[in-house]
Amino acid sequence: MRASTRVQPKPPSRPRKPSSRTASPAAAPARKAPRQIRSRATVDAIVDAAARVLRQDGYDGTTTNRVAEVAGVSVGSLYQYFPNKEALVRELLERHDRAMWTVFTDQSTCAIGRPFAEAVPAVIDALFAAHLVDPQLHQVLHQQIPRVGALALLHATSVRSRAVVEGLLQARTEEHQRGDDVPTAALVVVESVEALIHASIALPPAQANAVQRHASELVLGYLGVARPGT
Amino acid sequence: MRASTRVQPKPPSRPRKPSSRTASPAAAPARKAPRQIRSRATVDAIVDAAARVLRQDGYDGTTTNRVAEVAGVSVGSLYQYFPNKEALVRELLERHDRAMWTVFTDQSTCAIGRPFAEAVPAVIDALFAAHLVDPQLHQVLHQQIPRVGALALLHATSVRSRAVVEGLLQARTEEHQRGDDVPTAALVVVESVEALIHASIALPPAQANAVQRHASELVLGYLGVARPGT
Amino acid sequence: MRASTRVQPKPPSRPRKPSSRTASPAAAPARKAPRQIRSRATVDAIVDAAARVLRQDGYDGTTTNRVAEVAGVSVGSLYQYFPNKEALVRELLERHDRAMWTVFTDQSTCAIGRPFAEAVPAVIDALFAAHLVDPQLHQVLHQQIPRVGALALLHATSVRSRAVVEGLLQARTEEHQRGDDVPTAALVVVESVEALIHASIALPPAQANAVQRHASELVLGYLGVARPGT
Amino acid sequence: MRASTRVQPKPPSRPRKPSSRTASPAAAPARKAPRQIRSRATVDAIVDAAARVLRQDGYDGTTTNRVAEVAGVSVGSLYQYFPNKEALVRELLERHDRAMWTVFTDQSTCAIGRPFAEAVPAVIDALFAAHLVDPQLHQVLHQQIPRVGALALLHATSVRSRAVVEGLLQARTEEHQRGDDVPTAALVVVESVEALIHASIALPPAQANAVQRHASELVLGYLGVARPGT
DNA sequence: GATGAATGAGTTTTCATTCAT
DNA sequence: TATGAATGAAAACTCATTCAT
Repeated sequence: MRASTRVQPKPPSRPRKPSSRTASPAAAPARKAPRQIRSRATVDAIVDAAARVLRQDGYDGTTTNRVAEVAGVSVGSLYQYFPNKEALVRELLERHDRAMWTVFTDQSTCAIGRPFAEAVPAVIDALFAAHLVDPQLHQVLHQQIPRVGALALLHATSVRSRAVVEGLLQARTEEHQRGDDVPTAALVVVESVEALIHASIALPPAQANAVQRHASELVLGYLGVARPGT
Repeated sequence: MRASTRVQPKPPSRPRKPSSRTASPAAAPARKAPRQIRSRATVDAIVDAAARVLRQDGYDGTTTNRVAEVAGVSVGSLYQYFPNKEALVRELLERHDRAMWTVFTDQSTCAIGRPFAEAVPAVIDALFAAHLVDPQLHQVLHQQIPRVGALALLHATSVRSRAVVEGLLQARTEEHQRGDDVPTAALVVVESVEALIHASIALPPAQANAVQRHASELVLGYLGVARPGT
Repeated sequence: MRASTRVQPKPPSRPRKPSSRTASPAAAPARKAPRQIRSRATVDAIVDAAARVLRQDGYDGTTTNRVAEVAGVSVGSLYQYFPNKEALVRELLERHDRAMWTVFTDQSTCAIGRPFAEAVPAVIDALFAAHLVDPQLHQVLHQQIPRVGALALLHATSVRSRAVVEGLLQARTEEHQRGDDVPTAALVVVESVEALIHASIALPPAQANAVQRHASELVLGYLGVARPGT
Repeated sequence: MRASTRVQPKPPSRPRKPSSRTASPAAAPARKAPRQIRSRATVDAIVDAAARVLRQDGYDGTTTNRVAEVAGVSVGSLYQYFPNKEALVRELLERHDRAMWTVFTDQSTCAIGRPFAEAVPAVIDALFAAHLVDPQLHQVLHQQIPRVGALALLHATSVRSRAVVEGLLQARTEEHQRGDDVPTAALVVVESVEALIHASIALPPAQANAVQRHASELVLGYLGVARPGT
């Protein structure tokens, strides 16, 4: 006779404030892919502005309104392309990591075939070089971004460069002395080198260079590889 | 080589109300030196509560009201002893560093007289031990606290342990091979060891132990010291 | 060796925007119970202001900021006592229903013992009277408040008066002719009477009175009860 | 007796941008009378989409952008044909009412010549039938749409069916006992029946049918007409 | 001294509406 | 005419800090 229909619109009907984290902000819908040329430019302007603001004001000083302002667009436009602040930062992070990764692979791949005592420093230098893509931004991204929360970030470059080092060590076990525990060795190498890189960012150029040289020696000594010149 | 960039954002990072009194919150006068017993007890309660809240809820989840509540006092009391949130965190940080320093010196001083190949691992182990004082809190303090803002923190333990290492290396140049650049060597040693410590905090116990052992070997190799058992 | 501690502060660390509905807004913590006299006054001011704004501007026109302004307090104070807008409205609703229920029971209980043909009109009149507590507010509360969402309201008075009617019909089945389906009869009675009440709110007094008289006759006819004067 | 209060809030309830053209959005000129076939098709698509979205997401979940998307057109096109959101909803409302009215008249006109005791139930059943045109949409339209604002809706079917009932009662005063106040009687009849219809929408079919039967008896009893079977 | 109620600027996010293409 | 990118006022809610009691 009558439809037992019940209007049951999605309970909250519309999460006014997705709480910037209502459900799983990480899974927030990628909102919209810019199709026209104009919108692509807008997206770039926004991401660039985000980088600028992040560099200058740090993570806490970065507000979506400020980013939009610096980008020369309205907040509305920002939210047209990024469902929330986190998604914006994630996009920036991904771009940054992509750039770093490009530099790293460009410089390291050619070195892998060379003798171990040369390959290792080459890889380490490549890692140093990758961090020079945008050291200021890198610092903010890696030191200030909430390690907690939905984006307990990917640090793609770290992870992937560890994989590269692990592969290298695994493939040539007879050329070094850490074959008994390669995963730990890779961790030790990458973590210490990264620490030295981050430390050197804040150093005057001269000492930064010294640190970079020492980084190679640190690793070679650890791996039990005779240094080239010795 | 590298940019000597430093993130230097809007000073107080969050001066909601321009604090009619504290122009530079970092230099804010410790509102009051608690002399009476009750005051001292109150201050302790507040700092302890801050530690608890920080550990549990992370930096963002830590509000002055919550800290006061957990401490069992009113916000007003909190502000009686700390001119602002930052000062409270700084106090906590200092206490934490003092505790770590105590552990470190307790364990390392006795080792200094011993042969180099024993002294170095002892110092490193002392550093590891020091980080076990309160790893959870340590992590929050070092990863989540805005490195920017008036308190671009002191990391006293890092700084002082570097001095200790530097002193050690300087005093016994003939027992190792880094005498040509002791300051850099100290930096390299302390930075990489700390990185390994921080990494090991998130590791399962077994691998954490492996990492600790490797840390000593890393450093001994770098310093060109024959390992004890060899 | 090392604590496998992991700083895992509640994922979202702090639902910045409980989304006004993040989890179950209905279950939102009742924030704080006012202890001092001052705060009780504040709460009353807020609820009163909410009633005023609701009456004047309707549900959509009611913003928390406006309510606070009208109450002569800051938004912060409002949120000190009510976790979100919904909770405020719910409180108002409860107060309103309590007031209506008081009027209804005051007027209806004494009538229950009387002969059916008198008791029924008395109950109906009591229902009319209850709606006069604050007709304007009642209208907003019952017509404009989202029937969907966490608060698909309680309409306590409706529900409870239906129970009263059902009890009355059940207790005296031989005095009317709807004993075969008392629940439906109660529903029919209460729903139609309420509809007439709501309609009469918008009517000029004269016709409103006529409607009220007819309401009793409607119900008596339906129940098959001879009217008093006949 | 009762306050002739009427909620009369800030007119357009949400005039985001003071719409440089539409002073009174209610009176906004139907931006364009679609004469061409394509236009008509577009308008239909938009209105149909509005109905779908309204049914699914409720009033709050309905945004003009979403409607356009579902309709497969751009927002721009939507605003080509409707000066604002309200106009769109009004159009939908009118269509819905027209459909209901068609059903109502189809079913009720043939019954008007029959004896009173049959005509009345026929009219009531026609009213029930009319509400089955789109109960979900009907519910949203009548419960969620801001009753305030420029469109404090027309409820055309209600109004017109009251006229029909009033005409019926007026024309055959000697067949019932409410001849002394026909307008009130018509109001009473239509308001209570509509209330029962709305209540029955949310009921399980079995009880909904019971309510429908009782509706006729309620009205017949009120009008003092002997029921057919009696 | 202690208390805790009050403050309000600032943050994220939404969505009706416009207008350049 | 259609498109869809852009706009920006406004809403809900937070939290460091103050100050009357």
